[in-house]
Amino acid sequence: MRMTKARRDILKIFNENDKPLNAEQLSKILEEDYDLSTIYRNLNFFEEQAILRSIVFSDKIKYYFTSKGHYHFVYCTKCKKFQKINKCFEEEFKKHINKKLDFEVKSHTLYFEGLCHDCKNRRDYDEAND
Amino acid sequence: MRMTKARRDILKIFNENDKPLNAEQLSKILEEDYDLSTIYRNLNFFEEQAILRSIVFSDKIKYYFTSKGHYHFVYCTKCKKFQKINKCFEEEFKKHINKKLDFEVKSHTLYFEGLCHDCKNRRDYDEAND
DNA sequence: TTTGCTGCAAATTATTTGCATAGTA
DNA sequence: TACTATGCAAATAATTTGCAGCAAA
Repeated sequence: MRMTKARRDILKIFNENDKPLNAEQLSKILEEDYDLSTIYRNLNFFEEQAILRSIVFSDKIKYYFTSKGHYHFVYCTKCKKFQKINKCFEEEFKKHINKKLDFEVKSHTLYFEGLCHDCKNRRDYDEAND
Repeated sequence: MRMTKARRDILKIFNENDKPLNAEQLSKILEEDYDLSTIYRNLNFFEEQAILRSIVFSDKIKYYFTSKGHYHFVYCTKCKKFQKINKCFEEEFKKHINKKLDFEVKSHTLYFEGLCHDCKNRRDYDEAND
């Protein structure tokens, strides 16, 4: 891993920011100092290195955030802003969100990504052939 | 709402299938009887009518499923298949997933979509101007 | 010096849209 | 018949990629 100015600048922003950001937003914060392709490449790189994590909401844009801590958010479909949640169970969540954040929940989704039974067992074979 | 052959065929598939499907998959199941734009238009239509719900995973493709029941899934990032989950709390979920489904969880995400405090209070204004 | 990173331009791909025609009520 | 849905082709937009030059180690 080569620590370039672009990478330093990008990491700095994520460390100062606890809300998910997409490539476009990052580019603006960086005052367009870097080409978008550079930003995309670095975001991918950081995700591979598990330094950043990403999430895709219904707008189909990839948002990145640091891998430390929780991956639970409320996302406003109108202004596209996030708020972090620190509580951990669904029912509590809902109360917390409705009352403490004054956020009107329209829908919620929980998903787990990983490898299913079949892919898990075929892993070595697949990785050698991907 | 005009009940066309395309709409009937699409709904039939979703009613027989409890796993999320994307436009491409649907098109194949329908043996390419309909143009993709027709399928996309109808999926949007059904979602507006709250007959279908959708979810976007890390592959950025929109998957649709019937609005009845739970919106909790495990999603295999390799084969892109889903399995439904019926349990309702996170910790229980994890055990359930790991043991009962033999699914190796790599990451999980929970999110609530809706309107934040600001947008909620500005709702009338915004809706009139969108 | 060497290899990996960046900028630029072009490609990719899921989805959307305009328009003329066909189909439903 | 009146209006909506469909097919086709072209447009859109986030992201990726090839390539040549530049910058970390």
